Amino acid sequence: MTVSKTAADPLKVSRAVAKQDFDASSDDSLLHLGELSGLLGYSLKRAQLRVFEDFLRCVAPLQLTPAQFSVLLLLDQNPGRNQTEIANTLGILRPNFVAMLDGLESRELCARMRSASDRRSHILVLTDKGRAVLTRAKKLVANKHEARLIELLGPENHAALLDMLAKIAHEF
Amino acid sequence: MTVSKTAADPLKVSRAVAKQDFDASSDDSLLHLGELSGLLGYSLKRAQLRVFEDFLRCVAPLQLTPAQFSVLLLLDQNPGRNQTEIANTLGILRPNFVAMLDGLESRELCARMRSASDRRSHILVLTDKGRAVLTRAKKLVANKHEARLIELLGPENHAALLDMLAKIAHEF
DNA sequence: GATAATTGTTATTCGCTATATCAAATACCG
DNA sequence: CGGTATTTGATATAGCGAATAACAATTATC
Repeated sequence: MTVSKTAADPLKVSRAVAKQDFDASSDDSLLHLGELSGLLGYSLKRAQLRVFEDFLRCVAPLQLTPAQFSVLLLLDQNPGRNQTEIANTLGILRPNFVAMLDGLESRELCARMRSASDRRSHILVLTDKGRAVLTRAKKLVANKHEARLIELLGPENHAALLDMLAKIAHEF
Repeated sequence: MTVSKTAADPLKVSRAVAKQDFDASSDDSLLHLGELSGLLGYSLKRAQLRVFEDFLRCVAPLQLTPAQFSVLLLLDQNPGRNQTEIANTLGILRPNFVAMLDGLESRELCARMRSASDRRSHILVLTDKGRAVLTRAKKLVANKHEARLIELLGPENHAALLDMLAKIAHEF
């Protein structure tokens, strides 16, 4: 955690109404979003859809969804964990995680191993193929996907955006 | 546009590794998110879910979802529009917008009126009740919902966040 | 050793999204 | 004018993500 317990951390971004309204009294152009553009939830959802869309395009050669990519990433960094732990961390409900793992396992990207200490749980492990795919995916994501976002926002703004989103997710 | 042409506007948040290593060889604590916390899409989705969750809570007395609220808002600011125009603006597919309007219309929050100039289209209008509900909803959203977000992030950061999200949604 | 709790799983439901298709109405164009 | 294409609202349908209940096997608790 520790996204920032401090109170004032400005981030001087050019505020400026910019492309507010345009007087579309009766043309077929875009409608007035009005107060909708000030609704954080609305902008969040719109931006999230765009980012996921681009993610899918960039990583299309590997046929990985954002959720699948996040699972592989988490397995790589947390070896020896079981399904419940991984699912909980990602906010996925255990029942829904089963089919997801089935998909990854059928493609031999990961495997379930019965734990010796607790024969109820399945220890999740990345296969060699899974590690290879993850490596390629990380490169695609970093070079094609995140790079464009950083270029669009600027590195400092991009970092500030990440911090604010984490803060919302954890402290709101 | 113009989220920031300036170079350095840090936002001094503990960008450092922070809670990186903890040796979680086998405790039930949180797992290492690792590079996942640097994935904008992941943070976006997490934050969006939290914001929507809070929105629903704040506006629960009026029984409005974020999508329904956005429709009412848009109808109020764009009178005389038909279903296709409203749906397109919100990124809702026309077929899916039908059931949504049915719900709002059955609650007498809005109404469909056949257009005189084009008898195919339905002009959407807010009812008096719809306007009243919208007014109350706006107050709840502003005072209970957005106010907390602004307090959490700070007004400048909140504004900067909105700008960046809009930029992603429109220019990415 | 009996009861409670946990793990993975199945089944099912709900909501949102996406596509194809349709009838009615309008636009287009020779 | 008349015939074709387009548009609008609507229906049906499929798919996916999320959510809950329930179950067998295993482990924890007392």
